[in-house]
Parts: sequence; structure tokens; C-alpha cells
Amino acid sequence: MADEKKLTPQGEDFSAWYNEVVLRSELADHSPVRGSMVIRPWGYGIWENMQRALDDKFKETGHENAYFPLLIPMSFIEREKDHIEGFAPELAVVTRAGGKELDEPYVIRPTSETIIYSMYAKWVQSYRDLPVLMNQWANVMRWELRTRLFLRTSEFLWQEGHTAHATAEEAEEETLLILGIYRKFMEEWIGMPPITGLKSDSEKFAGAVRSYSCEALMKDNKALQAGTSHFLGQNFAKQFELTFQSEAGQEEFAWNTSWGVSTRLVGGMVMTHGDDDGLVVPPRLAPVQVVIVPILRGDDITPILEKAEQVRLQLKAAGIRAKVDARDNLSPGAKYFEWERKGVPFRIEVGPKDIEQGQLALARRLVPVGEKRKMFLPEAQVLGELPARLEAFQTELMVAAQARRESNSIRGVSTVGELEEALASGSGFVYTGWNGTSAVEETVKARTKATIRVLPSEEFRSDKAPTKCVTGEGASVAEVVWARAY
RNA sequence: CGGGGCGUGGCUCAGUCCGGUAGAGCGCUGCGUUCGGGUCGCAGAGGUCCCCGGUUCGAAUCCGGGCGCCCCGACCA
Repeated sequence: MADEKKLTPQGEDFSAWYNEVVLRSELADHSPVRGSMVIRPWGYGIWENMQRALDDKFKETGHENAYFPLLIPMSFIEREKDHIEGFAPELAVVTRAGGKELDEPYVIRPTSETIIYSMYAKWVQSYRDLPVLMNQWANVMRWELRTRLFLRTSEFLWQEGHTAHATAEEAEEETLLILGIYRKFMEEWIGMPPITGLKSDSEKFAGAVRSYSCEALMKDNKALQAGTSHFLGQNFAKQFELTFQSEAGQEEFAWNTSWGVSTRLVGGMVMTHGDDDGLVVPPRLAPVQVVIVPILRGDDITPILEKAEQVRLQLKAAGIRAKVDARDNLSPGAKYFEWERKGVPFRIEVGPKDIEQGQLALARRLVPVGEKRKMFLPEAQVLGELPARLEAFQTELMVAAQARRESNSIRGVSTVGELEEALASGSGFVYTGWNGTSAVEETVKARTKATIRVLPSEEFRSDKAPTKCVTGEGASVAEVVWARAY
């Protein structure tokens, strides 16, 4: 870095910016283990807020949390053919334990379908035992060739929901219910509005019949698969003999779904809202929503510290997460830069002048056009308005992200050449027709590095459905959205 | 797994070409000063120079081998 104090600007090198901001805002750090990161308190606090919100939504819709083991017998993973084909290259395997070679190796879970459905098989006998609606918060391991903090690490944290149903219709409904929950969560909490839709066969989950995805557009116009919900059909039920006796008395295979979001969402948040000054954390996710910086000037700083603490308690009473930064070895300016880099939405300054005049200085992480960075307002007004200001900030992030997504999307692209040009000129999501073959996906990927992110859900489709495939070969069977992806 | 880069105080790095007392900035500790946008001064602590072997009177530096990490691609959440 030329200037150690500043981050590499996004426009100069987005990837460098991302790495620097994650490290220097203390979200995470590289660990001694290749490809594995340490999530530091600031990053983990954001994840905890995500967890809490999602967990509430899962429970509201009837799901319960449970916990299944980290180690999975190798033979389980191998049972579903597509599943093992998809995961084989990235498995970490335990072959030795207790000082002895194991008779059968254990796989460190890359995902838990196999062990969970083997247990469901034990617990489900009758249609009366269905549906089974469980979720687990866990770590999983996939031995990735190339890793990036939060976006792709060998070990990551996630939730994985696994359900079993009596009918395909009910399972499909569950799949879509969760997709909707993910979408709403991403919009309302992360301010990261995804487009939703179906994955093409080549991009779907290993072992699924259908995969639905939330795809968000990052500031560098690359797509991030931010959450997936899979309709598994009876693929796993058949391999693990997950059967039940129906109302009519017949033995039938259950229908499964699985769905997950991971700590990758933290990376998505970074790349959706961050700027050249650092992170911008949406208020609902911010471990600290308001930082209070006392201006420690004058002979007696006690009243200033007391005032700061009093403000904190009042904010706390209003349901706001606030923190006083009373460190006496840093100047106020140094603290401003630090908290701005960490993305705290609002800052309050309290100095002798303010106490005298009954006012507080209020600064916003993102300054609205035409406003000053810092406002001096009556104390009561600041305290009274902060809840609404936090909500407004949250909304503003969402609106800006959605506007950016749409202005970087192009619809009605009808040739591969145009598609290539659109991507080269910095477009994000490109909508075209598709004849449904994987050959087209391969061709386009080879030429543009872009893949089909989704066959968009109805509300995201263009007013006029494309009639021809983008290659010109054959009729379009579905509109698709292309993008380069993380 | 291909290509590139790098391993030297906590961090970022210089020094390596051309062997000769191990350095800078930041950070850290103490004292003082300052504090409303990255205070300033003085004093101080802190190093098996990634590892193993070789050459040499002498290796951070040269030679051989190994390990690790980061970045770019291919594979993937």
C-alpha cells in the first residue's frame, strides 16, 4: 500500500480492496490452517445478528433446531450417485483416530443430507410423523482449491435445513417458502436484494432434482450465490430407506428438501455496501449501531465521560446498540477513521461545548447528498430521532442496492456477441433467451466466463419473453440471467 | 493443479544483485503534551532473518533441497 492508512480504492482493484477491508476492519484474519479463517468479534457479531434473524424466521415457520455429527461414514456419502460425484473432489477424510487406522474412513461433513436422512429413516414410520422440519447451525468443510475470506473458505459456518414430507407438492412448497424467507431476510436485514430463480441442471446441487437460488449483484458487478433451497425429490429417501406408511396404508418414500445460507453472506454485505473508506454495516446487522466518542478536553474530563455513558444508557433504553469509545491514547480523529472503516452507521461526539449547550454532534457513515457530515443538534432531538434515523439508513442501503442492481442489468440481449459486449462493458445481470441445452452454457462460459445464474422467478422476468435462444439456435424455452460469479 | 509473488521485531517492508556489527516506518511500554477529522516530543522494549544441508575465516545475502502463505486462472457455496 502506498499510503498505509488508506485502503486500495475499489475502482483500482476491487479484489485488493475486499481483502484489505476484511482484514483491517477486523472482520476476520487468516489462520495458520490453509484456507481457513478466524472470524473476529466484529465479523462474528454481524454473523450472530444474521443468525438470530434467520433463526426467528425458521422457528416462526415451524422449524426446530437440532444437531448432527461432524463426521459422516464414507459409505453414507457414497450412496447417492450425483451427491458423491459432486463432492468427492473436496472431501477431507479422517482415516486415523485413537492411534489406529479406522475400519471405515469418516468424512468431515461437506453438507449433512446423508447422515440426517439416515436418522430420519429411523424416526419416521407413519405419515403422522411428517413433515419433519429441522435445521442445524454448524460448520462444514469443503477442500477448495482457491479460497477467499468469507466468500470461499475450507471451513465455513452455515445453517442447513432438512425436511421430509409426504408429498412432492408439499416439499416443493417448502422449498419455495424458504427461498422467500431468504430473499426477505437479504432485503430487510442485509439490504442486499437478490434475484431469485431456478438453477440450470449444470449448476444445481449435487443430488437435487431442482435447486432454487438467491443471486445478489456485488459492487463489482459479479454475482454472488447467496442462498440456495433444494427440492431433493426422493433421491436421498430411496438411498436411506426413508419411508413411511401413508394414510391409505401403503409404504412410500418421503420427499425431501434442503436449504442453506452461510458466512458467505458477510462477504456479500461487504461487497454490497462497502466503499473506499471501509465497511458500511446495515444498522440491523451492526454489532454497534452508534459509537459515542467523548472529546476528552479540558482539566476535568469526568463530566464528559459521565455524559457519554449517560447517552449510551439512554440509547440502550431505546433499544439501540451503542458503545462509548473512551480510549485515552487515541485522538478523536483517529477513532473516527477506525469506526468508519468498521462501518458503524452513526457516531455521536460529546465534548465540553456540547455539554454547555445541551447538544450532541451526530455524524453518519454515509452522508446524504446536500447534508453536512456532522450535525450539531439538541441532545433530546438526537436521542429521539436515532431510532428513525437508523431505520432510514437501513432502507436507504436497500434502495441504493436495488437501484444499482437494476441499472446494471440488461434485458433483451439477443446474441452471444451482445452478451459478451455487455459483460465486457461492465454489466451485471444479462437477460437472454435459452434453448435449454448445456452446450449453450459451455459455449457462453468459454467466451465470456459468465454462467447462467438463474432462470428467474416470474416477477423478475422481462415483460416480453425472449423467443429465441441467445445463440440463435432454436427457440427459447426459458429466459435466463447470465453473470460472472464468485 | 498451472502461472506469478513473497517468507527479516506485533504489522508493512528495506537490506539479498556485489557475503563482513540486523534496519526504517507504523504499532507497543513509560513519562510529558495534545485532544471537535489519522497530536507531538523524549526515553525504552522487542529478532532462532521460514526450515534443513552445503560453500566460506565469516551467510538474511551464494548453492542444493524442503515447507508455508498470498495473488491470478481452472473447480466449487
